[in-house]
Parts: sequence; structure tokens; C-alpha cells
Amino acid sequence: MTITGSTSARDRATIEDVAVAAGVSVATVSRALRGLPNVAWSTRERVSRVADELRYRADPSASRLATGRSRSIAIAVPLLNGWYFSQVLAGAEAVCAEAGYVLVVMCVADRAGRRGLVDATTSIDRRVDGIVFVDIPLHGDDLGTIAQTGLRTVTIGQSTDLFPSVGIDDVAVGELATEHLLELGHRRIGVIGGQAEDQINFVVPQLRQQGVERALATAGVAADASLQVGGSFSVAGGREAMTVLMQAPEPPTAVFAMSDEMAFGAILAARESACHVPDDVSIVGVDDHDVAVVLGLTTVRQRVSEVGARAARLVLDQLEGVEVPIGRYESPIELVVRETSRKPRRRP
Amino acid sequence: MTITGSTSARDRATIEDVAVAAGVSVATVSRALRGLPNVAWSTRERVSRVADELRYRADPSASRLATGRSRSIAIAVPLLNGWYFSQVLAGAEAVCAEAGYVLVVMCVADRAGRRGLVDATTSIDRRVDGIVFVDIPLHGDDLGTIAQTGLRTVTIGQSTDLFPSVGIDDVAVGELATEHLLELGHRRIGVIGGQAEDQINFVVPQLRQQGVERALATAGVAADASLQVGGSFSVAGGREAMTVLMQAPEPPTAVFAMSDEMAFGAILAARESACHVPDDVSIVGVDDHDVAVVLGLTTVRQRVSEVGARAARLVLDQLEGVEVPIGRYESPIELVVRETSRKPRRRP
DNA sequence: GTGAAAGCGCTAACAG
DNA sequence: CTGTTAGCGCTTTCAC
Repeated sequence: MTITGSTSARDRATIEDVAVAAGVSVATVSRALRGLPNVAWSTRERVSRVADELRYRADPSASRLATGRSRSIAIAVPLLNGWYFSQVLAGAEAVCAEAGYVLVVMCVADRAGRRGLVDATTSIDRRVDGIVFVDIPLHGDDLGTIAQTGLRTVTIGQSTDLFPSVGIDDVAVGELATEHLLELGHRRIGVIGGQAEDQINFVVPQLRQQGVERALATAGVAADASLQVGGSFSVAGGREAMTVLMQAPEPPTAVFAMSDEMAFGAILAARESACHVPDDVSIVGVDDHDVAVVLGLTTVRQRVSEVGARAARLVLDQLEGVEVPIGRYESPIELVVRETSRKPRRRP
Repeated sequence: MTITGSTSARDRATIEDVAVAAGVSVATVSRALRGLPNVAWSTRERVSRVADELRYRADPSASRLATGRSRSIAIAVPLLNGWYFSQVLAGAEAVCAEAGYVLVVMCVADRAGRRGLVDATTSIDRRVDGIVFVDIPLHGDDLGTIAQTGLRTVTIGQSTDLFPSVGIDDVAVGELATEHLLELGHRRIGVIGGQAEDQINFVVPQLRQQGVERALATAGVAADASLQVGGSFSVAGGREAMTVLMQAPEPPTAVFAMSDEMAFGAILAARESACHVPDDVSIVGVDDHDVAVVLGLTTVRQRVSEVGARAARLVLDQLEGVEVPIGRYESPIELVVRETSRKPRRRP
């Protein structure tokens, strides 16, 4: 048995079917079902009963065509596999579902950088009413183009002066992690993050880096650019980065990875080089990934799904006419000290 | 500065604008732009140039209303955070994007079990052209209702006789893991999986359990029901389950967790009880999660994103009129032996 | 090869 | 309170 393209849908009831069955006009059905005023109690009652029996549901496309609203929003992410993004997605989806909105996911990974992004956006345009960009670098021109679509927009990570944004104090993240390491006595601190070569993310790693440098400066410790390596925010990337760091003429005694997943990779690399964590090298991550506790990873915790939920909520608010100030909505962060960070061993 | 609901979209070009600008009828524009026959070369050329200049794109809703096709499909998952699901999603999204389709995600977690599911499905109905159900238990009645919507459907995990399905040989998964443990000499093997109490997943854990029992039977080892504990497919769940297992009067010398995330939790629980892995207890997972290698976890690897991609492809195929036999599409699995499994220590 | 016109199913004035 | 009537923007016969 096979399925071909010809499978046909059972005819679904239209608003007219309901109108006829209920003995009213389609306009009344529309009003009754959407809870608009000026409908007699009894009429409303009867109409919704009939609608139920007929399993009627307004066709979303027809509705969108008539009202301009699709009751769905999009979320654009640089990649879909990755702990951080799935948490954001989960948070956003929950809010949408709750509000009766549908969530469309778009991955704008390699998709031809700049051009591709704007392209994707304008192509999703009349399909959704709003969009949240998650850690996607939006440049000046893009912003304008996006604004012109009329899509209610919210960004996560980067903040712009056209749209509300949500995220965490990324500078503080870098500072917090670095201060922790400095307090333990570390002076040579490696950083694994998103360097120039990582298209994904842009401002976030940059801000965290600033935090690192600020903390270093405050402590009067010179920053060493050779100790910064990109890790593409993945386990594999973190592993490679750590390998590079350990091969340095004078390797760091501590490493700050800008995400837990990269930290995991770093731990792996360390072990592969018979380098003991934390005796030989301390490691601090960011996120508080579910597995962080399993590996005893010291990390800067953030409430990721809350961020996703908040962003979605802000898009919906705008759609519902709530006044949303363009500004930054910051979620709290917190240092969680576990076993991968310790004071440096005195050199022999 | 604030954004209110009144932000207005720049007026987008309609097919009529293009028609006027190109000096042809809307019908011709429609034909030309969709590559239909019976359009003069020159006309087609001119029309598409004009369309480009006007940045024209057919309105998806209008198009859907006229053709019945929305060029988008849905994917229903029991939860969004969770490594497995994000991999599936990534695979599916890639295929959709490639084909110019949009992907809608729906989380049907608690959403009131049975009723909620069907409800969600019928409500997404005319919004999308097809849907893939990922590890969502579909019962007899549901299947009929879903089939009646006319949505092109594919399931991942469970297989039905109404729709094509994709997944892995779950019985073999259980067997493979168990045989490995048996060969090492283990006889008391605990199982952490989705027992009755876990609404999520249903057939998959059951099949893997069958595999375990089959392997046990083949080896002439009696299965001990008290060694099976649900772990809700999360790190936290795995941890709790392991705690329970270790408190048994006669604890297992090895544990098979039906997902790596649960295995991670088990490792954590073991460490918390000063129980050494693998000296005191061996652990085997399923998936080959990115972090599995970091924890040295022995696991049954599966190519999750391929499964997601395959499923999406099958939905699109049906939509494109390709004949898709209703049947099972199986992805290969493979035992990856690492450090968490070892022969049992001889009891003192 | 191209155009005119009739919908697709719903909402939104505008009358009554 | 309820019905009538235009569209929303596109596709699709059916003529020319």
C-alpha cells in the first residue's frame, strides 16, 4: 500500500455551513465565534454549539487574508542543535501555544549571510505576524529592511535601537567568570569563545570578552590575545580550541569557555592530553547546561528558556497592542561554583 | 520610544501591481512567475524582471486559499528541550528550508493527552500541508482522525499501518546494549527508561525493553522487574532512577539507560553515592549525544538528525506526488564502547 | 499566448 | 442585534 499525492482531505465545514445550520448569516457566525459584541446570548450559544458539532474552525489563511493577522510568529536561530537554542525554543513555544499562536522555526545558518537573512525575513513576512531573532547579527541595513516589513520584532542577544531585546548582561558574564578565576589566583586565563571566524553570534561573544578584559584590567593583569581561541559554541569546537591553548608555549592555568558545551569540549581535550582538571587547569563555562552538574562544571548560570519566553511574550504583546518600550530586558545570571575551578597549583 | 500595535507595514506589491507595471494581466503574471507553460519567453522575462524590481512575492495566504497548499509542514514533539528532539528538528528543518517549505513546531507535552493531541492536529490542519509526529503515541482513534484531515503524515518512532514511519530498530537497541553487558559478565542489569508513568514516548521504550528481555532470555538470565525504573528521558530523571536502583537490596552491577541524558543522570547519581563507574557499576546509554564522549559513555549510537531529515523528506515527497509506500524506514545503529562499561568486579 | 472573471473562506463596514 | 456586500490576493477555468 502506498500513499500518493492524491490523498484527499475530508471536506471541512466552512463558515457558511455553520451559518446555514444555525439559521443566521455568516457575519453573525463570525461575530459570535470570535466573542465580538452585539450578538444575542441565545444566538451566540446556538452558533457555537452548531460550530462545535460541525467541528468548524475558521480557515487560518482566509482569516489572515481578511484581517492581516496570521496568529503565528517566527523564530530565527543560527542553528537548531545546541542546548541553548533548544531551551530558547522551548520557552518561546510554550508562550505561543498558550496564546494560541503557532511558532515557525527558521535556521539561518550558512544561508548566505547577510543577504540570506534579509531574504529569509522578507519571505516569511506575510506568513507570520512577528519574529524573534536569536543571536543573529543584525547590521544597520538589515534592521531597516526588517522594520519595513512591519513585522513585530524582538531580538535575543544583540540589542538594537529599533526593537526591544532580551538577554543577559554579557559583559557581567565575562567579568563574573574571570573574577572568580582571578580570585582563585589564576593569572594566565585562556578564553574559548566566538572569535571572528565564527559567523554565528557576534556581539554576545564580544561583550563577554569585554567583561573578561575589564576584570583582568581591574586586577591589573595583562590580557594575552594569544590565549583567545574560537570554539564555534560546540563541544567539538571547544575541544579543538582547548587543544590549541594547551599547546601554547606558556599554557593558561585556567580557561573560560563562553558556553558550557565548549567547556565540555575543553574538559575532553584536557583529559586527552593527560591534563587534569582542575589540578592542572581550571575551567569555567556559561549556561548551566543540564550536564554541567554531571561534569562538576563551574559555570555562569542563565535562565535560557525564560529568555525565550520573554522574547515571545514581547512579540505577542506588540501584536496585542500592548505598549512595549524599545529597550533591554535583562535576565539574571549567577555564578555556580563546582569542581572544575580551583586555585592554580604552584609551579614546580 | 515605544512600539505599539499600530506599527504599519510598508505596502507590499500585489500581483496586480506587477501586472500593471509589466503591461499584462494578473493571470499571466501568475503563470509566468510559477514557470507554467504557455507564456512567451519575452513575456516571462519581462514579468519576472518587473516582479523583482517591485520585490514582489505571492502572498502565502492568498496562495494557500486558492490552491490549498501552504508550503509548510508541522512537526509535533513531546518536548523541545532535549537533545534527541533538537537533533530531529535540525534535520527536518534543513530539508524543509532546502525545499522552500516552512516548519512549524508544536509541543504536545501535557496538553491534555489524547484529546489535546487530536485537537492540536485538527487545529493546525489547514495551516500546514503535512505533519511529522516525533515519538508521540498515536492510538487507533487518533490515527483515523488524523488521516481524515488529509494531512500528509509521517511518524518517527512508533509505526502505524496508516502512515510511513521512520526510526531505528528499537528492539535491537535494547538487545545490543544488553548483550554487550552480558558479554562483559553482568547478570544483574538495571534498566532506566520510560516506564508506564512516563506519558512521553510509549512504544519506543517498550520495544527497547523487549530487546533487553530477549537478550536476557537468550543468555538464560532471568529478568528482574524490580530493576526497571522510569527516567523520563532527562538527566534529572535518570539521576533519580539510578538512586532508586542503587538502593535495591541487591543493586545491579550494570545499568542500561534508554537515552544518554538519562545515563548522564545515572552517572551523577552513582558519583553522589560514592559508587564508582565502571568499577562498581557499568552504564550504557543510547544516542551518542555530543557529551557522551566527554563522559566516556558507552552507548548505542543512532543518527538522529538523519531520522528527522528522512521523515520531513517523506512528507514532502507525498506532497510532491511521489509515491511513498507506507512502511518503516530504518536508520542504522551501532554500539560505541567507551569507558563506562567494564566487566563486573568480583564480589568480595 | 493572453485576458476576464469566478471563486477560495473569512472579515469588516454599512445598512437596517 | 443581524444581514448584505465588498473585498483580502491569488489561482484557475474558459474564452479569445
